[in-house]
Amino acid sequence: MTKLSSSEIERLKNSLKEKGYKLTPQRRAIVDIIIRNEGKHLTTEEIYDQVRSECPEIGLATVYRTVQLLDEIGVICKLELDDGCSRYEIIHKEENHRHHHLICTKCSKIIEVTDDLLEPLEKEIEKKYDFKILNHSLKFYGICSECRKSGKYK
Amino acid sequence: MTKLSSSEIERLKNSLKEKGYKLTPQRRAIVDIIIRNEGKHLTTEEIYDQVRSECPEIGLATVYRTVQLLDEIGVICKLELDDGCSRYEIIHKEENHRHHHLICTKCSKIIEVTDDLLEPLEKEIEKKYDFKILNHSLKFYGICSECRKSGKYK
DNA sequence: ATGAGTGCAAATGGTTTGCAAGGCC
DNA sequence: GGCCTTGCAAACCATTTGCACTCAT
Repeated sequence: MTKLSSSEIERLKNSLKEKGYKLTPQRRAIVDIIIRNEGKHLTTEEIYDQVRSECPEIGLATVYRTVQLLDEIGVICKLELDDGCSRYEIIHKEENHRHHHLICTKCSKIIEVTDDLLEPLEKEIEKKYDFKILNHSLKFYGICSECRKSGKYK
Repeated sequence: MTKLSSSEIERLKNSLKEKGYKLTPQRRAIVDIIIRNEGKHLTTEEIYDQVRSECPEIGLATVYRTVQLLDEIGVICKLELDDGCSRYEIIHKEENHRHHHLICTKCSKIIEVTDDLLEPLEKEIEKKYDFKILNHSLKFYGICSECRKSGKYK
């Protein structure tokens, strides 16, 4: 089980301190779990379940509050799949744009698209609509290769 | 107050009948309200409020059920702004792709982007990730021209 | 000792569901 | 008669909030 490296902890502590927040054991454990489950896009409830193994007294409300806070300060970001609950993923410091997601409507697998590809489109829209774009959310719904191979779907 | 034209009613009736559903007065009134409020992106609750003026006995549950049904058969489509409730807009029969939305984070205005612009990107992703894209959702968050002109935001 | 952070339980609010009654083929 | 549809009220469930308590600085 990989834990937070000391450089990661430093970075986290600084991000929090910048806005006047503290790095509590609970907050640390939550970030730890999110990092350890990178790519899994955990829901708040799932984070709660996992965090309890190393922080048994933690309350669900704390997880909700923390996850909101971490989103605010830009350590993690919310991913809405519109299935009734919010999911979260870490933001890597090298990332300067939100990546996109391919969502398989058959098996619910989520594939990340790291290529940006949206830059020229954004420029065009900013000009045409006189709108300053600060962020974006791009999701593609469809059928992944495994589900297509399985033969049931084309 | 524009009402549904007879050709629109025919199209709607057929879409419903195809799947074995009936065109009830409630369903008709709901579609009517959605069309009359095109561009407003009404929430279910807002649709309910408006529909009651011409259908006072209608229940909120009926609106929820209808809106779900109309989404299923492709007459309207859901727009999630992740603000805790679902909004709906009609799909025009000429549209073969979902259009995009610019969302002003200051005044919550929603601007529609009819240009597709995503076609080449989809082709590229389909090939690279071996993923059959069926639909997409693209939202840009930022600040609209009026809010920028007002001087408060840059 | 002051204010931030927490755990718990209760409240909130959008959406869904169970059910009895109504309406149409 | 059977089935779809509806209205109502209750249930659901993710998230938020109030509050008393704890804990660092």
